[in-house]
Amino acid sequence: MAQKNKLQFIILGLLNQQPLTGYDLTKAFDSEIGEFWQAQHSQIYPQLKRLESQGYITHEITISGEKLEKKLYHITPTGQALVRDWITTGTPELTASKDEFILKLYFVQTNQDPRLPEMLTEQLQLHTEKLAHLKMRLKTVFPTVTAQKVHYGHYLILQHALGREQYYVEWLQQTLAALPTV
Amino acid sequence: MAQKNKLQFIILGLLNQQPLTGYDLTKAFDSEIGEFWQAQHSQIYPQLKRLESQGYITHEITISGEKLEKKLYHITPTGQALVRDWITTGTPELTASKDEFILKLYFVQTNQDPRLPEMLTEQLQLHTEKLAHLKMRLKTVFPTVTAQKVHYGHYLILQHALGREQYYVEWLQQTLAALPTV
DNA sequence: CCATCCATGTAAGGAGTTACATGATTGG
DNA sequence: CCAATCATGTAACTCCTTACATGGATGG
Repeated sequence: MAQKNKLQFIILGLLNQQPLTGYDLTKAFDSEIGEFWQAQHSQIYPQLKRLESQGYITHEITISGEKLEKKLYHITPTGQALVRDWITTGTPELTASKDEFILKLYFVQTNQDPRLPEMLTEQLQLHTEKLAHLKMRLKTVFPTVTAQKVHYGHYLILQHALGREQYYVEWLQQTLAALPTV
Repeated sequence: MAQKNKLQFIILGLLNQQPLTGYDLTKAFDSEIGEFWQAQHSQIYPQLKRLESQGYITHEITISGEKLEKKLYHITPTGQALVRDWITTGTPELTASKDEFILKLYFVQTNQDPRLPEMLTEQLQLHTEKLAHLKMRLKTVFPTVTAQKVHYGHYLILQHALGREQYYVEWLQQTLAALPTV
């Protein structure tokens, strides 16, 4: 029941690129991957155990410094097959998204509402900042066309996130501009 | 714990426009509102009870036909105050979104991958259909500029959803076009 | 008459968040 | 030395989905 466990595939996908620790995975979910999927470490560690018990991954213990143990997870051939299947299988359900702010706008009944300018301006600032941030990241991570080809998938999603944000900013600007002048 | 109950505000927002039954609310979540928030009836009915016990809404029983009882929910002044607060309070947390398909692309390591064309084409079709659907709805629901002003919030979100979809379609097209020719 | 929709609920379970808990390492 | 980060886990709780369950109304 409930929705299908997609987190497992994403973890496997990440481990398919290189061995990682739970901590590394957690970081991935709030940097690269974070634009399109989120997960906390409290969700990741148990999932790793489950994947290991199912034979999709194994771990190797490495020592950092004097005695800090790290579990470096590796994907197994079975795990690799699972990732391939997941990617190859179609994705017919357009993942539904939520946006609290847009809904608030929905409940504003008229374009005369005095709260609109500040509401839109706040979001414009937030999204403009995020856009700037994404632009910078794209520039630093993929300075050359060659780099884009080497980490193709990473380039694609960063660039998609940027375009999405760009749209949001432009929409906010247009909506603000279209408000009746007081 | 876990995230703040936003569903309650959305329900109150809807009831603030007009009295509705649980069934009506459920429908709203898979039509108008559905682009930006989703909820099933199994989540809505219990929430209505909670809101009523807290004094934010009341219900009135109406009879359809011979004996079918409907509960028509009305918002109370306290409920209205709560909606106002929710809307007026800033929305600094950009609701994180998920997109399974984009993640699959992330795991495709190179733009030479033979699976890419079909993957992108499938999504292009899905999103093109959705875009067409949204365009039609915008045209039928808001044929005139006057209609846009009367249901301003509704117009805003429909038009935002459309633009968002437009971007997605264009991005897919560009990404497809940029693939190396075989 | 019968399929589709209207209408309302509950149960079970997985997904996801926040908080609790602990300890080592590194760099300034 | 001390703050920030690395590193791993569990507990509690809410959110959300799927399934179970029931019955009336409507239109062709």
